Amino acid sequence: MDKSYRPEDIEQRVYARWEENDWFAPQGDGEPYCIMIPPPNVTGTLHMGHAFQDTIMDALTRYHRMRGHRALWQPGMDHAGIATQMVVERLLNAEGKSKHDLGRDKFVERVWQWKEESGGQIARQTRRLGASVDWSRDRFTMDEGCSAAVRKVFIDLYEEGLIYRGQRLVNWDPVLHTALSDLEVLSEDEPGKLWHFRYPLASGDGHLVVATTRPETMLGDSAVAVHPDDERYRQLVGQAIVLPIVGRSIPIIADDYVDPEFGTGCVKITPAHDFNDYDIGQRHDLPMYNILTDDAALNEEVPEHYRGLDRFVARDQIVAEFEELGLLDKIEDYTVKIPRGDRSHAVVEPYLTDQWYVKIEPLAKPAIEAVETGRIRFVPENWSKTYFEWMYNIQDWCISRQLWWGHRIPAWYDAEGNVYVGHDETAVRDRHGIGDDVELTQDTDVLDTWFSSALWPFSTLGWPEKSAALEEFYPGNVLVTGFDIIFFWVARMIMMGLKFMGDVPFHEVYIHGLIRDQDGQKMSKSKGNVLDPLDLIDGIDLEALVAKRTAGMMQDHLAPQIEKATRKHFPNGIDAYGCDALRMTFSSLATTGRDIRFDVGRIEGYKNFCNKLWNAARYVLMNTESLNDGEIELSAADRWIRARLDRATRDMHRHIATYRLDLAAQAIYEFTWHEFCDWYLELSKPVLQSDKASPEQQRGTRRTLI
RNA sequence: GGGUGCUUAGCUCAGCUGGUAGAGCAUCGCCCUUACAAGGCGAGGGUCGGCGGUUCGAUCCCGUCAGCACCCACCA
Repeated sequence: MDKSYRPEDIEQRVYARWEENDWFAPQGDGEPYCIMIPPPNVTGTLHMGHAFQDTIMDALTRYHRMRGHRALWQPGMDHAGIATQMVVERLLNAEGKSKHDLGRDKFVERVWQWKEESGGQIARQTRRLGASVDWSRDRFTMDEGCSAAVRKVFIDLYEEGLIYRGQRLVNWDPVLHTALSDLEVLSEDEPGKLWHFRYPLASGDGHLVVATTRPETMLGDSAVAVHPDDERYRQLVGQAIVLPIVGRSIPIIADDYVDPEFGTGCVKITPAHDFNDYDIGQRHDLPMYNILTDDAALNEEVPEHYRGLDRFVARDQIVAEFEELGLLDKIEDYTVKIPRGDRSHAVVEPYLTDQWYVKIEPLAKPAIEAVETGRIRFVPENWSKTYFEWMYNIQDWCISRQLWWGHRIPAWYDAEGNVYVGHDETAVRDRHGIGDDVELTQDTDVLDTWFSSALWPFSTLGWPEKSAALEEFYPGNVLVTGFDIIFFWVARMIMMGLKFMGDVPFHEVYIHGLIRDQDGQKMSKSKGNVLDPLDLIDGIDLEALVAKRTAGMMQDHLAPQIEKATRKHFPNGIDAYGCDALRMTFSSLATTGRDIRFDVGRIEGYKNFCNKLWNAARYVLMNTESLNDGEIELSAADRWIRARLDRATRDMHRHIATYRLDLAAQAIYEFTWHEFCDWYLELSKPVLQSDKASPEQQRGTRRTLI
């Protein structure tokens, strides 16, 4: 045996043996134990967060497997609709093509091709991380079984009236050309302006001043609102305004949505392009003027000289025109919340379109109860507050996306626009008695990627077919995930599980922190601070690391900074620490905190720990190989270490039960190094002869202390 | 505007529902000692964010202030 631990000689060989022997499949006849992997997106490769999460799940699974449970760690991947489509589109763009050059079918084919590459890479990484998932049950959210589950759920909810199609304002991403759910829109403060416009009264008797952060929307105004109790304007309610530029006459209405304290107390109302204004429009039965195209350029609805202009170009021109007209009252600097798509980062527009929705309240109620009554427990417990906060105020879920990659919505239309929902066209025709003479066309939209993830705890086990796996492994024991997807995923799994399985999908939700870089920054490609877990396992030299971090940048100008920072942080690249050192590090980082700073310095210590274990094993083997099996009388040291082992074992059980992997790791470290190695193994050594070592040499050594 | 979390040694973090603080890394000594120098022995280092309160006693409970981070929300 080598004198020092060389993980590269061991890890892959051992993993292959585990896998060949099918040791990751549920074994024996013990109690079932099940964890569903949060399926990674097939958008590329696994990052540190995945590796961290996999470490936790692997530790739990192996722990239960060792205790004799029929442990299943269900693997799989997510098609990740928008995200994956964007990756492939970007690849096409690099070839000078667009998805429209290929057409839908060819494009989807191309995404499948990408899915194979990315999925293969992820599977390799997962193996390299030592994850003991049952590969024989590997699933994909768009495989045949998951797709059948998606259709079944869609149809059932539709027939129950819990899925409906309607024209409403949605968050529209004008770059991706799709609707987004509320969760996919992130609003951030950005410096902006508040433009104050004078709107002349139709009576010719003066004007009202309205303020707006989006001047171009005035082209779609259909009213000006004031507060009903506002003395300044009370007598004007019912009168009209002549909308500048457009020339339309619009009413002055009273609505208590208006805050009389803000600005002038007059609000322009654009029902087709603002969520509040939409509600006001509904209340007052105002006309809706949709003034935008899918690209967020101005459409035919506006005066000719604005048609076709991009919204931001139009904005400047509107302001300029108001100024020319002498109707620009003032411009103030103002901080605005700008809503952006979480994937494209494009400014999202409220936009009037037909979309599919899930009526969520009936599903949310039992899901709230499940957590209130403790059938599902969050760990740490306070995350349930976050869950409740969202669930109590939940809004209908927009599930349709105008994308090509995803589950196509199982709805067909005839020439009159009647909707038929069913598994496929034949089923629809049979069900509704529609002959071949009537042409049916399928809805072109796909479903929000989270629709299929919501079914993950049972679609992976064979639902809607009956299966032994379903019997045995639903509900799962624990869901291990990050707090960032409590709404996206956890809540929706709970709702769908209760609805379709009649039971919660898991009993515990262990929420871990998010891995950040050494400065607490989120790891991201554009920040250039990402670490590939495999580079920590196998090592990487500086030049390769720099190349990796600066390759394929969306914003090339960031490359020099990234290179500089990388050279500073990793002057010698990254050493090969091996998988177990990495996993031990992750375990020790699994505290209750929400941000986890990954400092490479930390892994060094755990690599040493692995080496310590290795050498302790060597020492034990060297000294016990010649021993026979005769009766052994336990020495005081033997009895002592056994007592310590018992205690360490008890601590382990406790820490695993409470999901404190950090404490568990510490207990193992402490016992192994400072009790077993430092004392027990040292006690087993013969005392040094005093004539062999000088007093100086002896001082400070363990042997002479004994 | 609501809500959550954090503030403990130079750094990263523990501290088990209260008894004057721990680990790893880093620093400093001394040791090439046949399991391990990826090691051993030892040392230094903290008024536990500030101020009040409860208590015989508070890092741990309560209040308050300050700073940091995050989540949700329709103020034009």
